[in-house]
Amino acid sequence: MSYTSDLLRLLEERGHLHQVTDAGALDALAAKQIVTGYVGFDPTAPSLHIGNLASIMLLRRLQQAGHRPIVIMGGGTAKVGDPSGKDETRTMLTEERLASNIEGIRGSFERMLDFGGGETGALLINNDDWLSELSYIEMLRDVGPHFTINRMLTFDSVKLRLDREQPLSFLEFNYMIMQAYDFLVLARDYDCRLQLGGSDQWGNIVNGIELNRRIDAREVYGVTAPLITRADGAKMGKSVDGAVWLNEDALPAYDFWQYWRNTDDRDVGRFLRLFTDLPLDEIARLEALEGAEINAAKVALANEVTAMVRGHEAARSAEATARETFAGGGAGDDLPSLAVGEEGQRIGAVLTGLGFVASGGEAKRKIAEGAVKVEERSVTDAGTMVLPGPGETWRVSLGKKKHGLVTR
RNA sequence: GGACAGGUGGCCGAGUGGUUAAAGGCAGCAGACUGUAAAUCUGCCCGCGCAAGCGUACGCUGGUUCGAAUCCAGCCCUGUCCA
Repeated sequence: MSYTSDLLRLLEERGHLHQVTDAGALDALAAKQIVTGYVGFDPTAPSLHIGNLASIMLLRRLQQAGHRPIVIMGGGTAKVGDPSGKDETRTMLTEERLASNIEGIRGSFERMLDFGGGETGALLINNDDWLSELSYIEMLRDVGPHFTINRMLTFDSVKLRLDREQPLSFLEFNYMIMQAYDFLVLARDYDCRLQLGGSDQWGNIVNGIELNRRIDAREVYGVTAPLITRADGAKMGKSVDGAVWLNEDALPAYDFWQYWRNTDDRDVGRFLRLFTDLPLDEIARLEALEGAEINAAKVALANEVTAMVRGHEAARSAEATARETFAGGGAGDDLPSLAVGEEGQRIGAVLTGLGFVASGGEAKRKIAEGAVKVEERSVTDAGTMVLPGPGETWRVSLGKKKHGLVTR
């Protein structure tokens, strides 16, 4: 439990450690030299979401501790599809889609890691570079002997599907082999000695370690992070309209900020340690706050994470908007806005236009429930027209938290 | 290729001819209470329409019927076992 390397100490005290293979040896290695470590991300969407944040933080901590992070874009593995934690087969992604997803995801890493070169400069590599080159027979002969079906069948990712009598295609079954092969290639070509990942990746990581040992007799290591769940049991990253995306075009900074601002009391300290760089004593002070005071800690959390993911300006702006909107009863610049034109629009159309409700029917229901306000006055008639005067900005609210601006 | 089981709303899961936009649960949203927290209680929860109302929907395509998620035929898909 007491490590000598900055790396494991940092990961430990911040709450990033779940399991470590041969912790003693990894600790010794990290204490005496720069270690190259990687995490793989499959580009299945045009943006990462905060469910991926814990993994990105692993790389960030690695770099903070003076080591070299590698981001593996799973351009190749995504073609196969990771069955881990999935109930069902993922839909196949086209090459073009994968390429555009990778472009979308790249920005997040560039903001959170230092790609400035040097010995600890981050690298971003696409495993499609080597996976697509593989010839089937060659691959089977090189790697195949080192995997037994008996063992592959014992992995959780496989068992889950089989137990539930859900399909697991041979394609997906091969995912773990692809990932193990990645580690082999990275160890050979980049002297990468460490793979990090979420706890669901443990099996895949161990496979890679064994493959390295068996083929190249090389010792490499694995670290997994605990699965981050919220105190209310929900998965990290699921929210109002689905995932909490890291990219601005998928989720405005204000909404991103709000997600963190609304963190459960019980999660604040843990999240501050995991997702911010604030000093531990500062975090201890913040999480000790009681009653309404703890809201200060949530603001700090929102500011830090938003700044890290979206930039300082975005964080400052989001906070200012929140302050005006909630404390002042006013309206900040970052609120979603809608221009209704000279004719004005019915309240239902305004609510859908602002993105507060998914359909006109839902808007109508919310009105009936008394949840809708225009300029702080309850709206009870779905036929109400919204038409601010020239130059005026009206504040439209759904519930206590969703506020938007309407102009002519 | 054969036998059997199955494919229902975001998910799980009832429903075997009509009162079924489809029980129940989960997730979600809103109201009350609060601190933009939690817990609790209440309401809502396919789409369009200001509304009366209309349109879609139970794997797909046809059929039977006044009427089908429910019956029939063919097809597609999944699982288990057999070859």
